[in-house]
Amino acid sequence: MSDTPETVLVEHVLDAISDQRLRAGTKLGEQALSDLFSCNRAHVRRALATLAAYQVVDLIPNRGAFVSTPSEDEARDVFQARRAIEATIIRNVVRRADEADIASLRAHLATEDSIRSQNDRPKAIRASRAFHMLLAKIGRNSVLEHYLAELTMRTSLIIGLYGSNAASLCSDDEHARIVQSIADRDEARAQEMVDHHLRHIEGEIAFGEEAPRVGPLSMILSPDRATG
Amino acid sequence: MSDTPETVLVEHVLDAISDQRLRAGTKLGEQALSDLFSCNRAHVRRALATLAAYQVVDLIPNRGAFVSTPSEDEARDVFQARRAIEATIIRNVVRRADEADIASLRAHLATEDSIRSQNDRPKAIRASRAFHMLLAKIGRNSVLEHYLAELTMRTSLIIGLYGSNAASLCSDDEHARIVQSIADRDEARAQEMVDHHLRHIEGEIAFGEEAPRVGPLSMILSPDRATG
DNA sequence: GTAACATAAATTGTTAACAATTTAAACAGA
DNA sequence: TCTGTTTAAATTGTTAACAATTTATGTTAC
Repeated sequence: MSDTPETVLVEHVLDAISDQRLRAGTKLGEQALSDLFSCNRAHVRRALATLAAYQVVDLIPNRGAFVSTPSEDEARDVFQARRAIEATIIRNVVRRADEADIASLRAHLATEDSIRSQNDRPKAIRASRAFHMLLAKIGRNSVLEHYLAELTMRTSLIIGLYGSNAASLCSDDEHARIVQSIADRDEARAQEMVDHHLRHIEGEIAFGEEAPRVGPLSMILSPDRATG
Repeated sequence: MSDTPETVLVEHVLDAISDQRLRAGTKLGEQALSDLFSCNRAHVRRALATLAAYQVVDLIPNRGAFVSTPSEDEARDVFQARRAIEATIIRNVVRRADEADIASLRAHLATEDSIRSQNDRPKAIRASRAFHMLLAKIGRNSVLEHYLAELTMRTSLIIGLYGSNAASLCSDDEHARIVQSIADRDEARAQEMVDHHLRHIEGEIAFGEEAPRVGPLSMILSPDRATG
């Protein structure tokens, strides 16, 4: 892909959101961002417009840009949309995945397993999301893949806002069962597993809780961080 | 909603695309747009970034912005995504629609009927799209509603590119049957009707055909046009 | 000590000028 | 007439300066 300042900025912010380093409500000041990414404010403003279109940033006139804070209703809509989209994705996967795809899924399960033993929460969150995005990729529908990318980021915001500490991580167990039903080419079961998995995640969210605020932008968004 | 120059510009371009006044491949020059909407180029660039994020505009570095030209593969992905999303939407509608909602659907059918007799193709296209968006609204899931808005616009581009002249309009007949099954609270039938309807539209597309080019931007995008 | 107000700082919004690149046009040579 | 080159025009990209608004600070009155 291209490598414009806008793209770099957008990708970094999206990564930070999906890793839950950037939390809902955080202000994204223009000066701060243009300093961090050593570009001018015009670039920043364009990038923020893009992020706003992705619905992970709210643009408030004369006030600036803020990481969006999903309401409870919005959160439920996001999860229902995920179920709708991932149901079709998993159907595509069962029908289209070849042996190499299934191998990559198993490899990913192993990675998740090893990460789980490290107790590195941000890393675990990233790997969990990556599993769902890997499914989307194997499903080979670029439109659904793009929407799922957006929805998983919004899910990260939601879990960061309302999620209980213990919960809010995909259990490797459920991921493994999903992969097994793909390998078995059991479409109905795979769909049911994914649906159950998503409802499980949603069920663990405790609406009403509060979210701790977070450190300065420079700690969260340093551009020299690996893009993973 | 807010009334910034960016918003106005985005809305007008989206309307023009969904009405098929703006066709795939049309160049959206910065000067032309800033003249048309009497704003400066900074506004135009921000608006174009938003439209690019909506995936209805391609931004090519140093070349400018163009209405995006969906490939055949992309078109199939768009239709599959629509089936996935509208399946859930129609389920929501059957479960959540009250009498007023059903009345508004019947009213819309009447409007479509009267428009059909006028032989005004752009008007018919707009009304057809409005039916699907009305369903999305009644379904009361703002995330799915937003995605359907994007997908129906991309559908307009696809039909404008590949659609045969005769076809490519939702038949009122199918819309009427959908409304009837909603009124009957027949979830399975409603879902089947919507799925069939979307496959019908997709089936009438003739990939391989070419699209005629189109007149100047000023004719297509005059900002004083009603937004209705 | 608190509330309301005035002032200063910081941030966002707007505009214009200039540089770099691409596109179109003019032109010369074969 | 066609091809390739050079020149000019138009378009996009970049930057900085300034205006308007919001936020923070400090002061005064009660």
